[in-house]
Parts: sequence; structure tokens; C-alpha cells
Amino acid sequence: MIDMAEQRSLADRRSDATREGIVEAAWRLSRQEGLTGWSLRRLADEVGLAAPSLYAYFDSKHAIYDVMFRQGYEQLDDIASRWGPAPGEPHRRAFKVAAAGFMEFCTSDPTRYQLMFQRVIPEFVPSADAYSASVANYERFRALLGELGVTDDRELDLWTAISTGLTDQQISNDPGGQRWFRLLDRAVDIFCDHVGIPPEPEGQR
Amino acid sequence: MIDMAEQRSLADRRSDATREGIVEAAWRLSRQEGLTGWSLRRLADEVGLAAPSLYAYFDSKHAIYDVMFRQGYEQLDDIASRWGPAPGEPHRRAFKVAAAGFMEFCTSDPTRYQLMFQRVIPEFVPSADAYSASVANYERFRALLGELGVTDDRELDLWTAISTGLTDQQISNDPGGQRWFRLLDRAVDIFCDHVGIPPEPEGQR
DNA sequence: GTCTATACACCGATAGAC
DNA sequence: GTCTATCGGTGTATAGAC
Repeated sequence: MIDMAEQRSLADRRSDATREGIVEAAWRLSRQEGLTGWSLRRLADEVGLAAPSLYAYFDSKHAIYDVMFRQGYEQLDDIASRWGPAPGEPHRRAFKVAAAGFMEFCTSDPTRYQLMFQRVIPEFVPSADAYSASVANYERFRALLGELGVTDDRELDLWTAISTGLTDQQISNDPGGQRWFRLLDRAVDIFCDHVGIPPEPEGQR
Repeated sequence: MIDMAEQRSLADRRSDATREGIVEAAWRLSRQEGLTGWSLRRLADEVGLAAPSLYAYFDSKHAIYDVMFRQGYEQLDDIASRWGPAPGEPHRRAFKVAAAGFMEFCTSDPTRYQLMFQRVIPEFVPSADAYSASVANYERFRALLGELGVTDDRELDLWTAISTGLTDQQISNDPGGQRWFRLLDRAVDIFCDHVGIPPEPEGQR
């Protein structure tokens, strides 16, 4: 079967490119000026359009945030798909890799983190479509921890809290630093001891 | 020495009352419509003034947020002053009381929590005066945990992350519920085991 | 001194010509 | 699809009545 994208007209593909350019500019402005620190007029300037022309591509400013929200979860899903215990790898080792990967993903782009995990934009609620991307991600996360030996939902909730707590402190109180990131392995060890995931063998540590 | 407040004129005290009324209305609106969900015109309506009259009491909208920010930390300091081990009370017991008190303080007023602990208002930075209230509170918190047996700064950082992580999840994902609140005692136990604060005697538990 | 009235520059969003 | 013009908002600020 031919890829649907191949059948799209030149005009359609040009329109898609413009749409993408708008979203890219929105990311750029959000990282520079903060998620709510730019206006549609400023965004339009950035892509060489008049402000009302943006409404040919998006119904509202929130609709732009919505695409960004979904993109964030798609990016997380991309890297999360590479987590999980390799054959013979101790589960606690895999746990640490995944935990560090998640924290690195979050702290490497605080703006994206704010959009995905905090409610920093007044009245912005993800669309059903975008929200389902976040739910899918949570299900993947739940499956991963299940594979590593976390079967109790309460333990899952506890790790969620610890993991996002460390991330939040890192971003809020030591941006660009390592203060809370350095505590991650210790946190994983404490948690794994609690839920009964065995320690890594000394030799492999 | 006579209390300075006693020497204030009637006009001054009326002015203070108006000021207080404005801040109270700001809290009310913030809880109803969100921290950034109201305008100065709306606030003025609420207290029966014209919008520009607010500038007789506050230099800007941020100045109102600043007073609210400081009040939040004063309220936290009030209840935190009652935490600490009673004579003969096991440290782990006192730890749980303080941890639950903090979490209850935060979750009981999510708007206040947002203002105090998150950066949800664009470009709002607490004044030096208000900021010092938050620093004083952190120092009290550090002293309390020191009294309970947490001497390492990294352990302090770790508990900060766990505590705010649970609180954040509770507010964001189960507002009004108990889902993460119920995990608090377990988290305290895990943490206390890790730092060597002895378990509560069975009889007192 | 405290108020009303008004102006400014900006915001997200819309109408309608081309 | 893109534009100009405009709408009803916003935070902010000042002039001037009383």
C-alpha cells in the first residue's frame, strides 16, 4: 500500500511545512521567553506571517500548545522504548538506567517538562488526542516497572512521586546542576530494597 | 513599650483594613478562578473600588501576589512551630506527624501551594522581604530534621524531593483524594530505615 | 488623600476584502 | 491563505474632581 503522505498535494505539503515551522518557532520562543512569555503576534513575526494568518493553521493559541504537548510525549515514548532489562541484566541496573533516562529527558528541557507535567498555562487542558498520548506513556511506564518487579500499584505511585519529586527539585532549585540528580541512584536503591528487587552483583556495579 | 499599632490613626487603621480586604478578596478569587484567572478590575469590583484605586494600596498586581506569598509562609511557620519531638516521643513518630502536617497544609489549599512552591505566575519573583520568609521556613525545616536525626544535607535534599513529590502528585492527579497521602507513612518508614532513625516501638505504634 | 475618568500599549481572536 | 482593521479584554499609569 502506498503511504498516504505520498498522495498529498504540493499545497498540502507546503501547508504542513508551515504548520511545522510555526510549532518549531513556538518551541524556540517558549525556551527563550518561557511557555507563556510570547504572543501570537511575536510568533507570527518569527515565521514571517501576520498574526491572524496563524488562525489558518491553528484554532487558537491553546491548539499550538496542544501539539507541543503531544510532541513531548511522542519524544518521551521514543526514548522510553529503549528502556527495559537487556538479557541477563540485573533488574536494578535496568531500573537505574530508566530512571536516569527519564530524569535526563525532563531536566534537559525544563520548558517541555513544564508543559508536559505541570499545569503552568492557565486554562490549558490537553485535547483527548493529546491526553491519550500521555496515558499511553503512563501505561508503558507501568509495564516497564512491572517487568522490573514492581507489581503493586501503590509502589508504582510511590516511585512516581519520588522520581518526579527529584526531577522537580532539580529543575526548580538547581537548574543546570546535578544536586538532586546525584541522589537518584541512592533513591533507586532504597526503593528497590523496599520492594524486593535484588541488589546488583558487586562485580557488575 | 506601647504597641506601635495602638498609636496608629483611625485613617491608618481603615487603610490597613482595606488593604487586608483586598488581599482576602485576591485569595478568594485565586481559589475560585485560579491564581492568574482574575484581573485587577475584577478584584476591584469584589471589594467595591474602582480598579485604579487599588494602586493606592499596592504598587502592582505582583505586589498583591507578594503579600499572599509571604502570608503563605507565615501560615506554614505557624503550624510548623508546633512540630518536633515531644519529650519521650520516638523521633520517627514525630517525623510522621510533621510530614503529614506539611502535606495536609499543602493539599488543603492547592492555590496557596502553587503560589508558594511553584512558578506559575509569569515574571513574578518574590521580593527580598517575602523571599526571606521562605528561607526562614526552610531553615526551620532543616533544624527540625536535624533534631530528628537527619544530619546529612543530601538526606535532607532527598526527603525534600520525596515529600514534595508525594504532595505534587496528590494535588495534580488526585485532588481532594488520599491516593498519595496514604503512601506517606510508608515513605517515612523507608526513609527513616535508610538514615537510621529507629523504628517506633511496637506498643506505641 | 482617595476617588472617577481616561489613555496607553498590549493581548487573543474575528470579520471581511482580495 | 493572507492581509488590514478592529473588537473586547488586560495590566499599568496619570490627570483632575472633590
